[in-house]
Amino acid sequence: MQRRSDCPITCTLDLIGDRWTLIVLRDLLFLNKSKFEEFLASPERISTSVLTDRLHKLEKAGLIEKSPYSTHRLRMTYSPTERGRTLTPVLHEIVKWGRRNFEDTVIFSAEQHAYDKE
Amino acid sequence: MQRRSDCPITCTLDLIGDRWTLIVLRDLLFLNKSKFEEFLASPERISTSVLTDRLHKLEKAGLIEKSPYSTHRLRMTYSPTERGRTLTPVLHEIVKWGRRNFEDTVIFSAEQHAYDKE
DNA sequence: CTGTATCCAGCCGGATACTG
DNA sequence: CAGTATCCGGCTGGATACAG
Repeated sequence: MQRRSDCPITCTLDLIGDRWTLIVLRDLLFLNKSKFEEFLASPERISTSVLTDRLHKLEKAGLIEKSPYSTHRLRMTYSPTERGRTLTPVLHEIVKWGRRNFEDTVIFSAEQHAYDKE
Repeated sequence: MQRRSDCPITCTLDLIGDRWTLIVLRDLLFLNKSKFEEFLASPERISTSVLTDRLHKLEKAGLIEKSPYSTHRLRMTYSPTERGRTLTPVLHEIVKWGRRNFEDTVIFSAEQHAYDKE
């Protein structure tokens, strides 16, 4: 897709401004997930086709990279690149905002998330 | 739309995670725009129907409010609410990230933007 | 398990006409 | 000018089947 303008916000949104991409990045950066099945298991229930698509786009954008973790099977682990990790502050601000604005109804799971560490 | 999960990131994305909402908020928070025509004039060329829709959604979410600025005509000015202003840090992180990652191709206009101040 | 491919309904959004 | 309404093509994304 060609860029809509030269604004840094717009360019960023063209890359990660949809309903699923940042959720995958959350799983990678905060929940330390790395396998296809782990992303599928998140409560948002991303579909396999959307997950495949987003992993490809993120890899193409240089935000994640994949590497095989099994020698005799085609199994990949996905991990954020250095560049991908620089999105952490963005995600962190979103977490902070979300907690403030949805605190009345949000119930967090008991497990400790990486984004709890401040 | 019902919420996909109780994650603060997901809830926030359900509210502002699309290709247009944050651009409208950028215009409101950083470029001090307030009138329908001013939003339309942004380089991304948002369509009138999408703009109408996003203004409604933002108002319904309590992030902006509108007030008439002409007595004998139906003309509204839109301004961020206190709650809407709390999205500034999120937007600011996105600006910072976008500048770092698109610096090679991005050309900024000569005018001074509010998000330049840091 | 780790994905890919296909099908298809529904929504998004662009264009445009229209109202006050 | 300040929006709203309508039309409609195309993309998103869910379900499912399939492949290695």
